[in-house]
Amino acid sequence: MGRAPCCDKANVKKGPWSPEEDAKLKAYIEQYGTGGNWIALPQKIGLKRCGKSCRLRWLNYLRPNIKHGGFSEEEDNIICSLYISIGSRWSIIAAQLPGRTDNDIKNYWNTKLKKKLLGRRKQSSNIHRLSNQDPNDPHQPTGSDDNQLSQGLSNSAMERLQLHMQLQSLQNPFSFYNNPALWPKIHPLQEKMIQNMQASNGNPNLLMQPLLPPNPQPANEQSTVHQQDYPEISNTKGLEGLDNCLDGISASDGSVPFGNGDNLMDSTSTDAAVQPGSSFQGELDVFLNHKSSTTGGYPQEDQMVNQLDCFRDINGSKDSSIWWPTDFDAKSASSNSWDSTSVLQSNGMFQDFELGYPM
DNA sequence: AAGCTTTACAACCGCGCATCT
DNA sequence: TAGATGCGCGGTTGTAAAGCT
Repeated sequence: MGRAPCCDKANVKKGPWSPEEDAKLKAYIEQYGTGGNWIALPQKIGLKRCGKSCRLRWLNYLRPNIKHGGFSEEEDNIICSLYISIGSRWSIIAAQLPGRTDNDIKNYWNTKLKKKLLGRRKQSSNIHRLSNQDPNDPHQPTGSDDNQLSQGLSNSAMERLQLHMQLQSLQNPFSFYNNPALWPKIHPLQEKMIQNMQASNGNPNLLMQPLLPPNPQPANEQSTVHQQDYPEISNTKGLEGLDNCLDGISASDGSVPFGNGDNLMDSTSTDAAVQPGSSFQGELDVFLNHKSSTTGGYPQEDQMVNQLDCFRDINGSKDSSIWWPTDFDAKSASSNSWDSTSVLQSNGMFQDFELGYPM
């Protein structure tokens, strides 16, 4: 079953494009355009390529005015701030960076920026942990409830959470993470998972701990999860709420990654997406350029990385996208990658965003 | 110098959504 | 209105180059 392939796979060439193919495709599109039908395009040109492949090649490589590599510090900042705020919506991020493609940004993030921000230790510790996994080891996770809970947690959400917390905890003692009054209500499933993590880890200074608001319930009720109270959250999707939680943090903790929503809404250029001189800009600078003023580094990092490891997806579950306002037309944003008008301002995105996730 | 590992980037794949018929 | 088709997106994979031992 499944969907029919978009082209005849057997008669379609795959792999790197030759200069001749590039020339054919570029010449045709420059002369005739795409004709609004990528699937038919390769046949018209005489290319043994899938239409989708042609489209990708054109959009990511052959299209005029494309910049490759050499991301500026400002671009780094924009990418980071947008990623923290909206996650892996690469097309939207790309729309804020003229000349950049979503694929380029995605690659840049995965290979450089992420490591730059989160540190390299995470990856190595992950590899170490995986390489040491013994399926017969009873002390290692199996198919427990905790794992099932963890399965719903996205890497994207965790990265965003981690990045945001790092930024917040750096220099601002009054930031969200140090102010319980600002903490959002957390879903009991999430709380239970975090408690389990704390219990298994034995470390009260768990990364996630700041997310836990003081629980007013009697002790004997704290671990009781009433699924019916949260009908929208299934077992497998329970942790998507963390995405919402994180987005709520980004949107309304008073120290929004963009400085504040108004800055963005009022911005008329991509430069305004990250206000130079803003506190967030400064925080980003610290991370991007290692300008740590007093600590000379990030002593929390190793601990945070270790703590995060127990969150890592076991089954490669995908990031949820439920946080995004459903009426936001992401496609219309992404399809205009070359429009310098900020998609964020034109769609009132952050207004919707804030309205959708009150605290 | 050889072999191995890591990095960077291009390309592919599957799926959701919008549009068309 | 339902099915078919195409587009666009995000995740993942493949591979050449660079770096390391």
